[in-house]
Amino acid sequence: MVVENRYHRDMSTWSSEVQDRLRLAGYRNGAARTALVDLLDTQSCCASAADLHEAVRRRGRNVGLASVYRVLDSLLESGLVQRVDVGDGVARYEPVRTSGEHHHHLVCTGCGKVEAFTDPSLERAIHRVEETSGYAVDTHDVVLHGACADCQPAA
Amino acid sequence: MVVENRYHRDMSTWSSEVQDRLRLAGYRNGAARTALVDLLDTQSCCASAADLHEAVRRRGRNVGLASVYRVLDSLLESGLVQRVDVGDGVARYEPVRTSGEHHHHLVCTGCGKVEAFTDPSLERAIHRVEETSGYAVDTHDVVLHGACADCQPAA
DNA sequence: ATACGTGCAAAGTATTTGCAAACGG
DNA sequence: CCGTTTGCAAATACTTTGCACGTAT
Repeated sequence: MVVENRYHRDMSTWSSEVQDRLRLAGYRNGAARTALVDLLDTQSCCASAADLHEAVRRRGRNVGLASVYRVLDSLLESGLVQRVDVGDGVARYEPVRTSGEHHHHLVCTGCGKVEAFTDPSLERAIHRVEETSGYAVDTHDVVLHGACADCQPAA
Repeated sequence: MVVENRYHRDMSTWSSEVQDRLRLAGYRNGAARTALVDLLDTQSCCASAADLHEAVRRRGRNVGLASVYRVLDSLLESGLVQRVDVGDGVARYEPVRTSGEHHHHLVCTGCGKVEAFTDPSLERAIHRVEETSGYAVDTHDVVLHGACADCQPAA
């Protein structure tokens, strides 16, 4: 029942990989970061710092908003999370999973909803650009803006 | 020599199209907007509100920063400019040209430089996604993050 | 003439930083 | 133990809004 209190670490999860990599990089695993990384691992799509702060506190951890930003910063620098900007002036963040799902974003210009989509052929096209860009590209993001089905004027 | 003082309006430019469309939409063409739209038309890639403000003042127009934001807002709502977020918390804007060049962005994680690139095959892949998305997509943006040639560790 | 557009200054939000206390290794 | 991490509060940075005045139509 007390699912949230499990402390055993499953080595196959993103969160455990993150903690290990940061420890090796000389960081210490404090409470705020542990709580936040665990939370991020359950997050399917991008979330703002405020969202994450609220969610982690709802789980009973007394984490400051500043720590959320600081932890996200470290993760960002180590390439473990990715920042996603959908155009509303609020930064969102999501885990970068080396193996596993990789998606992009559709943003509704009407209601502001953010949805994920995947497309292998788009991914291949981006990969080709990355190869010829002269940059050592480590992340990319595609954002499509438009009216979702509910927000489109009835045809 | 005094290239910047030309006032004649070339009907084929983006700036004249914008002024016309906004006038038809019931807006008045005030000084700030005229100055800003003229400036934007010379801009090859995205620029922040502060950049645009500084540039327009350098051209001798006494435009307030608030007006820059207000004008950009109207243009955004009419789909005449596009907002580009490269991940540094500063919103950038660039003209949307119905016919003509359409590009995407490479951002250097080292020096922060923003470069444009174009790729027809990427564009086609995005277009296919747009068709099947269920959204009425009106803009899209691709941002690649990585180290530029100068910022890569020497091989 | 009259409502819309504009500049300036003040306010609002998201994010960052300073600091003393808590804590990991 | 000692230096990193943390929570809180204060500071900053970007963007928005209120208001009086100018100006396009």
